[in-house]
Amino acid sequence: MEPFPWKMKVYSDKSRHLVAVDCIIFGYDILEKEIKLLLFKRMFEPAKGKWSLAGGFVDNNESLDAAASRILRKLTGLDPVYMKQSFTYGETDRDPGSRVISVAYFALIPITDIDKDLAEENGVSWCSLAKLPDLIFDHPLMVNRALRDLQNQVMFKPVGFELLPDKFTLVQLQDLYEAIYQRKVDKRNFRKKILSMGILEKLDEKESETSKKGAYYYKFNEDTYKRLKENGFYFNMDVN
Amino acid sequence: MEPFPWKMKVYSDKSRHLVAVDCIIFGYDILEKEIKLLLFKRMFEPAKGKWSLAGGFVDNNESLDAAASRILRKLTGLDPVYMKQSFTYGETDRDPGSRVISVAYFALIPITDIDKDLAEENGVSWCSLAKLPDLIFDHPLMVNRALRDLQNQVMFKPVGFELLPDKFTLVQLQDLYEAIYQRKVDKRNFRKKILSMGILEKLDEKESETSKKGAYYYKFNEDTYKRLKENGFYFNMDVN
DNA sequence: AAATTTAAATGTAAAGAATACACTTAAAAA
DNA sequence: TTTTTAAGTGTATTCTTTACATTTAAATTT
Repeated sequence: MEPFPWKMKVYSDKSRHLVAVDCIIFGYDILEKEIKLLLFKRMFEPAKGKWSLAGGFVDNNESLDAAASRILRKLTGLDPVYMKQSFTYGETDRDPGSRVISVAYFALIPITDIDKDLAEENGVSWCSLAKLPDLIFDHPLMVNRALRDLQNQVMFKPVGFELLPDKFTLVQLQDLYEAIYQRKVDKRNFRKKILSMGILEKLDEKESETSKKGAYYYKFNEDTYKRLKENGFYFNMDVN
Repeated sequence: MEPFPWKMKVYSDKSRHLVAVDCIIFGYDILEKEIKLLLFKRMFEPAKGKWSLAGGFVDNNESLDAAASRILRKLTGLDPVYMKQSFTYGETDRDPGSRVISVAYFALIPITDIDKDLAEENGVSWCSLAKLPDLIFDHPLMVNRALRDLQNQVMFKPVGFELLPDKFTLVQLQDLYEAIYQRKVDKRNFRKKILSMGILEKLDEKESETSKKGAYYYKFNEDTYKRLKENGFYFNMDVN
């Protein structure tokens, strides 16, 4: 027997909607010191051939988070990345093809991580935030809000590390923050602040590509961070 | 001729979903000094007769914001209130009746504003946050997140005033903050901080119900706030 | 092998913000 | 007139943020 006798009946007169997930995928180009966005060329109408965010429709037996992961995986080959819901866009005319409600997610991945073959096959490419092409629909809105989300996130949570390789120099970390905040920060104050938290581990190894002296590599110590957090510590990189 | 020939066809194989809006409606009880939530008894299956948030389905030609406004209006008789999208809940099994994706909104209204007849007719009542009844589905999750949203909002935006009458005393304002933050704050530091912003206007009138001496009424000066904001001022009530 | 070049690394003083804290005042009621 | 009650007020201390310039390490050049 059907466990919910009213099932299918009770909601039957209500409108049903196409629900999409669009992913604002941020990457950090460590050489060009720029935040980039993973965009791709739409391969179907409407707006076929135009640049858009990575998106797709939510299936019947799939949560929103699962749909976002699936879409990201399909386009980048990546699985467990940093991903958070951003905002849901529901204007009736936002997609000229049909009424589509879209849940935006923002994701952080190191640029090096992306599968090049998959990227090519999907018409995917990294575009620097500074000079984005025209995006379809309300995708520019989505990008703006997600960038704000990102700025808030890196200020109060240690998620910037998701955009860097496992080991990184303090210079690289600062460059990342400057790219996200879109302003310069003071070197000594930045270092004082991040190091005083005690969540970075200095390695016995130097990065020697970009300077003669070489800069020490550090890595983020997640365990230490978790322990501190349990004791009431709050991450804060609101630095000048 | 149909302006979009691919319309209706291109997305035709995609799942369609019921999309709901649930409203976490906060009110402030100035006498009991408590944040309250507007709840109501479901009048249909599933979970008929159980307590739930104010909710409803999104219609075909209606944006999410419009749906949220409509639902609020229907249940409270109120029109232009402070209302913001909170989060979208999309677990496949979150509503046992059917797969429903729900966009949560949180709203702030002064308790006095609500239309009593409408409230009665809809089975609506204010419940203190401290002792909420069991709520259906994932509504407890929604409340938790919305409360966090509210705490963040009042800290960095002058929205607490939405929960108070036009004129209020500093004691009342502080009580409100304490109710939202769920902790005591220092009286002198609180006053110093809020008054130093210069966005409150002292009236020549006292509230004389609650004390012999009487406390001066103030009102929030929105114009001044807007002017200050344009000049780079940031509201901040992160007080001890 | 000495001098030069380049970017990494480092500390301190001053200003501003957050905190802790207790008595006085106004007005009604006794 | 005294008592009661809640409103209103200021300062010193600590902590945080900011501003700012020189030294150091290592490779490259002379």
